[in-house]
Amino acid sequence: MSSGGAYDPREVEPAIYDLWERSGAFDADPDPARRPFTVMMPPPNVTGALHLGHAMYTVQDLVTRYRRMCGFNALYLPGTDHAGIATQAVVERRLREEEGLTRKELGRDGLVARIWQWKEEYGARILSQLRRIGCSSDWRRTRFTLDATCARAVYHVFHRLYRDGLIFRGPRMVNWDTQLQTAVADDEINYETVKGSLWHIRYPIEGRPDDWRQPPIADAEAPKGPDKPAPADAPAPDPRRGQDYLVVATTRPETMLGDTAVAVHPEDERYRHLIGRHVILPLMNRRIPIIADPILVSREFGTGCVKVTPAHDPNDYECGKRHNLAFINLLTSDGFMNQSACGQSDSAARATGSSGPFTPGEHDYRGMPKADARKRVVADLERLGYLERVEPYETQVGHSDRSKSPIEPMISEQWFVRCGPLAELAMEAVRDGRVRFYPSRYAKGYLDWLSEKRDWCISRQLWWGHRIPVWSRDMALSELLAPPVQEAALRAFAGSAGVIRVEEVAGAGEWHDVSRDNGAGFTALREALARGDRRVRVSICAPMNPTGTDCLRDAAIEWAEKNGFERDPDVLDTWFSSALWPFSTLGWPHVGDAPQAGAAGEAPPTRADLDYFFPTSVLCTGRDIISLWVARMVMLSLYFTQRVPFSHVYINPTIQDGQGRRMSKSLGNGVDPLDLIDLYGADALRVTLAQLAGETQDLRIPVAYSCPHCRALTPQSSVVPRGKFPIDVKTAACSGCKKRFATAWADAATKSELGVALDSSERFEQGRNFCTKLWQAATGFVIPSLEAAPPDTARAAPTALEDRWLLSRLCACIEDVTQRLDRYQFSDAMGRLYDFFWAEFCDWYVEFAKPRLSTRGADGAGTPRTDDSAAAARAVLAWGLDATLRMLHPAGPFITEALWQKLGVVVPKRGAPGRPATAAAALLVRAPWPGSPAAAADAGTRDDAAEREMNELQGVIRALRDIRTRLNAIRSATKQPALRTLPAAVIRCDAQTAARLERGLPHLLRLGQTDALSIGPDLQRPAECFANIMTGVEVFVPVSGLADLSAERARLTREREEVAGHAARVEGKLSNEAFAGKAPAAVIEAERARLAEFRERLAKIDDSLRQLE
RNA sequence: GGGCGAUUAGCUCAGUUGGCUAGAGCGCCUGCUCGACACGCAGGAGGUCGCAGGUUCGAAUCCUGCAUCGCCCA
Repeated sequence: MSSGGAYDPREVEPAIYDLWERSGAFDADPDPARRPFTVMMPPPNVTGALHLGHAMYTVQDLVTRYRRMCGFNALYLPGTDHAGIATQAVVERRLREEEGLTRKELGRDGLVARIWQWKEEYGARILSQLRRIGCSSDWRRTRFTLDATCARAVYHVFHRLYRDGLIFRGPRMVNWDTQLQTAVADDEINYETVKGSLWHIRYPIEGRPDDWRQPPIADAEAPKGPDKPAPADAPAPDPRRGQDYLVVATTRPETMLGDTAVAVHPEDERYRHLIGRHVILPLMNRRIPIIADPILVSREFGTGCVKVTPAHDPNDYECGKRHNLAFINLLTSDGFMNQSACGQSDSAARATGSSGPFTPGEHDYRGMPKADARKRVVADLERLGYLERVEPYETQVGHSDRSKSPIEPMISEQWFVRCGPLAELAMEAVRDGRVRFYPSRYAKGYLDWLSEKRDWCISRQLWWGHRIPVWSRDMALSELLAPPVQEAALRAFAGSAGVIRVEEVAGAGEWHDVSRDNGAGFTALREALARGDRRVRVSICAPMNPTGTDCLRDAAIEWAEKNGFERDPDVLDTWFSSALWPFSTLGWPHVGDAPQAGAAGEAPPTRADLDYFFPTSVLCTGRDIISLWVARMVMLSLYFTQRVPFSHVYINPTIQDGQGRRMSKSLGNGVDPLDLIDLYGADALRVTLAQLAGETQDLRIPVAYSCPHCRALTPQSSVVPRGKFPIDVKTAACSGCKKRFATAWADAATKSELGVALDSSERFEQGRNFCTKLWQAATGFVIPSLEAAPPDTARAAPTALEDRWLLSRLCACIEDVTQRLDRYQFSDAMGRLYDFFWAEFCDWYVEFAKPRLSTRGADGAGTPRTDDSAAAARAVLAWGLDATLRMLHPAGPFITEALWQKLGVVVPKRGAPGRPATAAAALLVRAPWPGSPAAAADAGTRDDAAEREMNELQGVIRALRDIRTRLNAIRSATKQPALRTLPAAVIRCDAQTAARLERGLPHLLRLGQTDALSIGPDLQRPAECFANIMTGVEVFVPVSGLADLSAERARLTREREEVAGHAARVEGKLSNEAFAGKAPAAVIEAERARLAEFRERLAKIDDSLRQLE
């Protein structure tokens, strides 16, 4: 029998993937004769390459491959996401660092072109990574969220939502990144503790004297720790405080220029009498009210007075809305003080009729960077006696995750989708089960989030993305309604679904869609004009131009551009395009002409594709984007297609490093899946992940460096201090060979000098070991055995106990694995398959089969046997391997396909033992799943009698092995040579058991490694022996002259105690009247049987112990 | 602050509707280069199931509280 040689994934994987692609095995096209199964790949973003956090794509592929084998026409549609802000930020940073260029210098088109270059590079790299991990995607259908096909859907949806009044524009407090000049999401902000100051500023109360103004009290000597703010009332309160002036404390003094109120708590006795009066804002000479606000103000904190800057603080913003305050924006979009940062002179202020005390002079901060303005404001306040004191203060300052610059809270105009009606649809779909979550607990978060029905901010101040398809222009209402303009507009829009929306500039947010009903909306405006002219903003949004790739080049837009309308500069939130992914990728909405074929000449998706493959079957994704993505897909899909986008949502575990942190490249704990594939092979990666993917929500995978010199693993945690962040250690010493190596963070010179360690984790050894075992068993034993004499399955009746047993266990395995895959319980399915193949097939069946397959000559060479027993064993081996390969294929596609090809050469026609063989599928990727409709007979049936009998036999074999090991341990301790086999053993059991064991005698002798056995009910226990006492069967091995008995005595005594303990506990239970009265009869019966077994064993152990005395 | 989840062997995790003498892989210990496989074979040690109460004949499992950790949403 020839050895199979080691499994080398690097040799096998590329050839196998090529075989699949050439045969079109992944291509899916509509076929009415077959049921579709569709998985849309969650598009990885093109910001960077994939890391292990994305490795759960292997689980999606597992699902797809499983269903494909079950007979479905399975489509796994691949693609990538443009990831607006992340990608633009990365490219901008690189431009700045490598070429010293800013986006302004490059211009919008120039920057977008550079980002496309980046996208081409990383998009291609991601797709090649997906191929390496074995994704069985239909690459012809690869989509990108910014490509023409997706763009058509985006513009169509935008226009429809706009027309339906579900998209609007309005002000909102955002986190403004002054460097990137865009709003960033809350989760894109990192808070850092910054040492700053708390400035206490006095605001004079209107109509009261201001002779209290004085220089501030120096704070340097104040006896307090740097961490703790001073008590609120230190220094001793000035009696005029709260009478002639209020004191507010702030960490951002420059924002006082935008204050429009001072708030106190309504029940605060110190200030209650001031509510409704006014203060005169220093420097600005603005009269602002003192208001009562229990939400904003905490009486205990600080002075109990809070300055309110509604345009530059989220809490103040809410307060401003509650009290109808003015919103004064102080900043330009790039972080400079704007025209509002200029106070009026006190004489001008007096002229408005308000009563002082006023600040002399005019204070102008316009055009200053914010930091300079702060210094000037503080200096001016101090000089003019408004600054009471300054204390050191630590504060949390938000920094943009993208640009690392400080975040400014700011009001800006943004676009929103009104989600209320959409959310209702999406909630209903989950409540009534049309969409089901696996694990089901994730449905709660989804429903909770949707129930808030918050408006979705869809605008981003970026250049990389789908640009908002709205053109706007401000004009006087009278101008719009002048006959020439109005008529021209109506003409331009006649017959189109274009929308003309008119809203008052700085109005309350109401609008009129005047183009609807052939211009009937103009009537309402004319009535409004009758009450007085005003400035309005006119916006138009036209329907998608079906042939365009950008959109909307039609008469309405031409008219608009000729008439001074400008397109909104913002782009849409990336999730807006992602939300359409399940259907935009299939070419929806299919209005008008078909889009052009892509660059590679592939056919664009047709309406038939959509009708067949949509709705999709299952979405596999991470829990962090259930609200950002999953919920929005359901909303928009229901609104636009009236169907749910998918029936199942499988939420995969989040992969973390050994310390429980999410894996990410920027943290330095991201592992490139290609490193793991290089070290262990793609199947090992996939099998391991499948083994780990249960219903748990997190998966810890401790990261290690694989030494480039000796391959030993050095845990990252042994090299990087705990909590170090990010992990950027450049070199480390190998824990094995002690040589130094470079990590991915090292520079090129260091890398080439020391050699680069691949990122790894010992977790993947489990998967690799399983692959090796499979390869070894198949190529080293099963296939060579079959080569010797190919089996004739129809002739090979499985009558031997081990044949019947193995086929029964296979049947159980198929049932369990199938059921668990259907429920997305990958871990359980893999565990079941692992146990079947390794423990049952290899450890037991193969060992049972060996003597049946060949005769050993005197020279040690084997001669193949060809009798019926050998034929049956070969049939079972072939079938067991065949079924294992099919069941393992979704998780480990490469190795199983490679073995399938090898098996096919030797046994091209296969079938269950005892049944006629048929030609096996040419490619495993398309082979039928065992027990699926196309292979229903493959499942076989259970054989309980065989399983019981085999358990008994295995028990005795284990007992013999156990005794042999114990014996040899003692012999080894006393320097005696180990015994290869036991010379003799006695098995005492009842007559029926004895008869069964007699039938298995050859197995008992061989696998029990025993030379002679006597079996029967009336046998005597040998005088000096080791025993293994089971229920119903006693195994004795005479050891006189072989080993000392004292250890055996001690062991038996320990065992006696253990069994006696169990027996006592069960006795106690049974004698408890409450148990006897209330427990179900079956449970009581089982306990009685257990007790009987324990007592029987106890008696036999006692018997043995007596004889050992 | 609200929600979801976790806490079980040295490590990483299983443990379905309560019936358990609590399992697996890795690691550890002992023996084995005996006919594919040392990435292996055979055997073994190792756990007060986070803590405190409660429900129950019976709790790792259900309930309450507490502690610690993670994530999501404010």
